Amino acid sequence: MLQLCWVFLALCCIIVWEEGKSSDTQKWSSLEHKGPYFPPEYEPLPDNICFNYDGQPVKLSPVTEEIATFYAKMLDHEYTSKEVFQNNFFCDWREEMTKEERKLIKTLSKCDFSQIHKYFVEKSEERKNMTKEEKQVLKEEASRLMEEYGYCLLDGHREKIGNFKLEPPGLFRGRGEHPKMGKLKKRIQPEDVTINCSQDSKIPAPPAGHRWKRVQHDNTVTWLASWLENIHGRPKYIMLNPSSKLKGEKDWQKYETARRLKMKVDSIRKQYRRDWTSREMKIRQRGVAIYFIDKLALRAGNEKDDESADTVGCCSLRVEHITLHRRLDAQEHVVEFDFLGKDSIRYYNKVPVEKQVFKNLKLFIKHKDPEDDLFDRITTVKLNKTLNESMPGLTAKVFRTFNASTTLQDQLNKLTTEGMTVEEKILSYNRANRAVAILCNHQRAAPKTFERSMQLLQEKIQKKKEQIEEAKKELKEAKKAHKDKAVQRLGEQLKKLQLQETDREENKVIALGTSKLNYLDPRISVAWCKKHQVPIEKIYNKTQRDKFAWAIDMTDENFQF
DNA sequence: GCCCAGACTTGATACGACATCT
DNA sequence: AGATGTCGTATCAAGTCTGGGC
Repeated sequence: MLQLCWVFLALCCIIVWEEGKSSDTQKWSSLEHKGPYFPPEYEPLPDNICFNYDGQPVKLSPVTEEIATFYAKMLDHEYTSKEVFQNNFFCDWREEMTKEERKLIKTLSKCDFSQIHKYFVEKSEERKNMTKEEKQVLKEEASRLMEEYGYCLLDGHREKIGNFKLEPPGLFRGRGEHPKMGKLKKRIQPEDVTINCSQDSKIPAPPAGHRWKRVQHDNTVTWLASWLENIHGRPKYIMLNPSSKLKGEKDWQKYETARRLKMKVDSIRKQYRRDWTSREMKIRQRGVAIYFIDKLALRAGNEKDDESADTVGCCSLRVEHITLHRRLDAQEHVVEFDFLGKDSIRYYNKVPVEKQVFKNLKLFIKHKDPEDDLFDRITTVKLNKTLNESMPGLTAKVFRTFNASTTLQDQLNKLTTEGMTVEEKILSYNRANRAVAILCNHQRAAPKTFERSMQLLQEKIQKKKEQIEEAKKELKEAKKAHKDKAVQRLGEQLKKLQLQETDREENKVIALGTSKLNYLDPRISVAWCKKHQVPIEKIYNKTQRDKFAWAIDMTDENFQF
């Protein structure tokens, strides 16, 4: 039945797609929900917990005190020692103070939050030490909340909401060297929130004594509620969970677009190579940029304002981000990339490129300063317009999806063989996944306990080896069949441990989750599981299976990306 | 063509529950 | 039972891309 649904859906989507944009803009015909859940109000500190200024205890007004607690809670964090963080915090804090408080509290270094800090450390300690029963109560509370606010009714179907809880107030911590770090993220009031639902639905009730900013009935968008966050003034939304039909359809569409690129990519590659020798500089730049996006899976790289961390993507690369090596380590025409990308994650790579690309890059950087744009004649908008002309729906990010999924499929084919055990197959899968994560530069901080846990694993392996030796000796002495079996079993256990060791070592600073969730066509994985008799649960956990339900239902082992 | 707002996807990480070991 | 490690999930920041106004 489910399978039929997806086939039906697929057909509908194709029809819609061929009909053109019109039916594409309507996202639902009915939508009902309870509105967002508001975090609890601030609870003032007990009287014995005091903030001190210049050695003197000061009782703060509730608003001022609340903001003080945000800072106090973060005292252990390295970033409270950063000047930008401190200045932003202190500035915003003072703005919220009463006149008297502002008059008194003039220097952050004279502020002593240590009692407040200690209070919260103890509180979190208490939470950790709760009894099973107390924890159970909290759990039930949470699930009631989930039940009440966590779902909506979309076109008659009960769908899970992704983020039904409003973000609580706190101090903003951007990634990397963010100029706004430490600023106050204000509490969201109902009066800030726009509700989106269908006209004839039960309109969610605002908290008592409050009203919504607005209630609208716009079925061309998918969000249920929105507000402007005060740090950048950008909108934020409450949207559906990835397991929802709406998101699933969109996801499926994304991979279909990537598969259409597969059909087209040869001619696109030919075209951008031709562009490398164009008389027009902007076309050459475009050709090289698309080449980078294709070959290195770089992001498009929109322009950014200076109100955020200085990070770049392809189109926003600056001269200082590349070094050209005519020859490097026995390779010719090597480009060395070194820049901070999304989330201030460093991209470092040395790549041999075609001679013509190398020549062009030399040309692009001629007479420029390090901080000048490498591609000064193009923008992401223009680049995407060109791509769209090559193939409807094609944008820069489709290359990432396409190259990621293609890589997974190729690697799986290469690394899986019939005789493998399930464990070995899973190692192969993880390695294929890893190849993609490396391509997309998905990194993580090495787990804090990595060295230690690695050592522990090695000790276990050593122990297992000794057991095997022991068992073999015994075997020699008493030639018994069951002993033989025991050695064999130990051998299998050893192998399992060794596979685990390899997998973990190779995964030290690589994050597999992002590519699995966002770049790899799940049908590739589903087909692989079916073909090689690997249970799907070994590859996808429950959440992932929910998100990829569409793929699990519609895919057989012969699927080709 | 450019600018900006808005909508939606992609991203690392913090945290807590559960599993496993001592 | 308590310590420790692993995994899943929530969180919320930070990208991409589109469309409308000029």
